[in-house]
Amino acid sequence: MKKIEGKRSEHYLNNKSFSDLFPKQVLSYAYVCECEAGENLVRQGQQIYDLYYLVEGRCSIHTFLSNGKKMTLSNVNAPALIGEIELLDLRNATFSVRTLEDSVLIVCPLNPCRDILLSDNRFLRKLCASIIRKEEYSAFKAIHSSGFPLKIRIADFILDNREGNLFRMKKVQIADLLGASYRHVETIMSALVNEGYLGKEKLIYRIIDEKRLAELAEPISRE
Amino acid sequence: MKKIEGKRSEHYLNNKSFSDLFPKQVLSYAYVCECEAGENLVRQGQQIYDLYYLVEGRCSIHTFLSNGKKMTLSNVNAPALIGEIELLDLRNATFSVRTLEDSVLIVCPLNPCRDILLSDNRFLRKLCASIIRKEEYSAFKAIHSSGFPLKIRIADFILDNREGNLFRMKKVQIADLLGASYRHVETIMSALVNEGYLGKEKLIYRIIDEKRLAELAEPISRE
DNA sequence: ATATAAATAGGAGATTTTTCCTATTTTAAA
DNA sequence: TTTAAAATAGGAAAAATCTCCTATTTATAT
Repeated sequence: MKKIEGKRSEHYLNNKSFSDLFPKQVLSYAYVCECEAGENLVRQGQQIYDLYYLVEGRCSIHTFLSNGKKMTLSNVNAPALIGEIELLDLRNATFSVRTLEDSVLIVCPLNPCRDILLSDNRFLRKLCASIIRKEEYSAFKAIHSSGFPLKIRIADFILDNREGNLFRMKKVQIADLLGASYRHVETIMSALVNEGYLGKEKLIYRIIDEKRLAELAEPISRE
Repeated sequence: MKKIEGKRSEHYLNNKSFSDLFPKQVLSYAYVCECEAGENLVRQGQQIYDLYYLVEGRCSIHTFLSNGKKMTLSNVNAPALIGEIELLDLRNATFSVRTLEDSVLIVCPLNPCRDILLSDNRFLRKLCASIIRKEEYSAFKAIHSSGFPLKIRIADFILDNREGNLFRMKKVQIADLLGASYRHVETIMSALVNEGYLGKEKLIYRIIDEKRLAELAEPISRE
């Protein structure tokens, strides 16, 4: 995690969605950092000193079970707020957070910022609304997808996480996020290639027949 | 839905968790209603005029898919806030809400109350915190339970929804809430009875061996 | 009390998904 | 470049879960 200064820093601090959400006051305390893929921003159980706003990149939010196994709660894309739980409810980190790609974050030290934010009604309203929207979306997705066979859920997932026509997520990650076994993901991905939905180049998949793939995912994405 | 007046009304308006959360001002506008089981409080898509606070009873929050099928998002127990989404984000109802048991609600007409609530810093903080807690809990439950076999999820579910030592939810409901087929729930419930976890009297189950049932649910219940 | 609908009960077979292996390929590090 | 670790690939069998049926029991409304 490396602090960014100067013009680049200002550029990020002027980020629209950030200044939309946060009151101007915090700008005097906030600064910008960049992280490489794979850095641990927050460790479950440890004390938190900062609130993060992800302006570029992607993070994984996860928790560790008593047996030591990691469970991914979600992958969040920029822009997104990280650490809002601990902002309101002073306590140690509930989840762990790690960057999945090279990312840029705006860091707001809780020490002066917490009081500023918690007494700003406009901020609180927006925060509530954004949390609710997020919750609603994930509840919706969870409800609509639970129960469907993995093939359909993967079709939807690919369309959700594609980069242009490419899909390059590790199958381990997919299995983790969709709560299925690696073996099963493997089977389904092979099937999708065999059946002409996807092409494969080394470890990267290419969406060949987007129309049919969307049809396959239709029961989930509908409405 | 029938308005309650007089002493009974006052008794409910003095409800601790309600007055904890809401500013005193809204008391001049709020009133109390009672509903029978099965009444529809909110219909998906319709405009909302009130914020509800459930002080007694139980409601089901659900949504209807394009094929007309109902999907239950959750069953909420008193005390709980209903309609907070629409409080913050002026729009029509996102979900439908129906009472599952005879219930008592405090009704806050949005018309004067919305402005009062949205400008009350203390209320907003508590609202945020409660929404976050709710979200966190459901995310936690969803993650921790997804992937576990139904037997384990049902064990956890029974312990979560028991009434004393009794468990009297319809299997149709269980199947709906856990996203499983009725047939499968049937099989598992029979197994739980055969294996001595539960006893059965007509349509009501009795928890016989709570200790073993808790052991069965252990992988899900929080660390 | 009687009729009717809702809820329970469970057989049988098909699908989906998991677990356990072992082998190969790719990436990252020394 | 060599080596080790991570990721992919897939066989085989067991377990979990679903769909489709058909009866029976229980609750609800005449």
